[in-house]
Amino acid sequence: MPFANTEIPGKFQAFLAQRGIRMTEQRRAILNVIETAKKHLDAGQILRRARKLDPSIDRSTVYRTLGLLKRHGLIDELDLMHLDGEAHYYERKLNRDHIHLACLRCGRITEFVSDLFESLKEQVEKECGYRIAVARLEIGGYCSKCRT
Amino acid sequence: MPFANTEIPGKFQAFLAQRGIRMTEQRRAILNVIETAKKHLDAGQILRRARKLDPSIDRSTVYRTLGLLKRHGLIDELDLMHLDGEAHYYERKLNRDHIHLACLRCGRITEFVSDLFESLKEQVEKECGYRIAVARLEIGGYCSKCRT
DNA sequence: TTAAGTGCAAATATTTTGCTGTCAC
DNA sequence: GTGACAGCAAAATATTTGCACTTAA
Repeated sequence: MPFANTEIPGKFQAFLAQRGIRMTEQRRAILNVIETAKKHLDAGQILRRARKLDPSIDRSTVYRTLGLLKRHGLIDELDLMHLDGEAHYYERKLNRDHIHLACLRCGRITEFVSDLFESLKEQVEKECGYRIAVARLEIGGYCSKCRT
Repeated sequence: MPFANTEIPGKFQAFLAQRGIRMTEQRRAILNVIETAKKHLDAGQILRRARKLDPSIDRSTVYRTLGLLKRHGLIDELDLMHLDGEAHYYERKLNRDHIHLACLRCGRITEFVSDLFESLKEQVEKECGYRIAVARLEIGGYCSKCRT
């Protein structure tokens, strides 16, 4: 079940308001797009969808808003093994980190949650003396339907 | 000990020759740069270093060669959390996958090998039915010197 | 009111491609 | 000799920035 939504819609707005960050028509549209997305979107796709809500939105506003959300840890940035160009993909940061699996043949993206991943992060924090802010595990391979 | 070199220099050449891929002056220079690199290099840095060995080398030759090496699984492509621009970084693929830790404050890159990472990959292969070709775990955080 | 945010246009950065000539095998 | 590869220039793609105008708080 990818993108299992266990969060309250509008959470971003509340979070940003709390930090005294201004809410604009444009940001509302962009947040809406990201919060309701059923798949990973790149900046161009976010722009196109946000424009359906507010046609005046500019590309640079999308990038500036993505930067804002990234800085506040509300979204994660993914590459998805660059299956399709060099763009980045964005998703709401959920409570639990998950692994992204990209099938190199069919392009399907699968998400996977694992306790082992959590243990690995703990090990890194302990043994490397790191405080982890963001952990991104992306795997390229062949899914059960595509592997030979 | 990052980049512990357990491989024979010139391995790339042998590997490519075996597959009937032509060896040119330019490729030799690029391979040399990558094989002897002590840190992660992006395409521009590889170009600059390769030009010291063969000044005529073009940027596109570097990209085409990187593509070739990637397709043959000789190098890995990294983002290193995009600490510095959007370029990709390259490194020789070693026998053992390792995790890349990027300090968000000082920019230092640390490498870490973990059995837990290997177990996690096995779990993914088993439970997701994937055959993994490449696994990239990149962590952004604060190293022991930088964390508050 | 006013600092933060926006659109617009132009710049930057990175990577890819078409074409023609060259070279490894 | 010939097909793979190279350089060159131009395009494509992705993202950032300067600036003047607008707007949320």
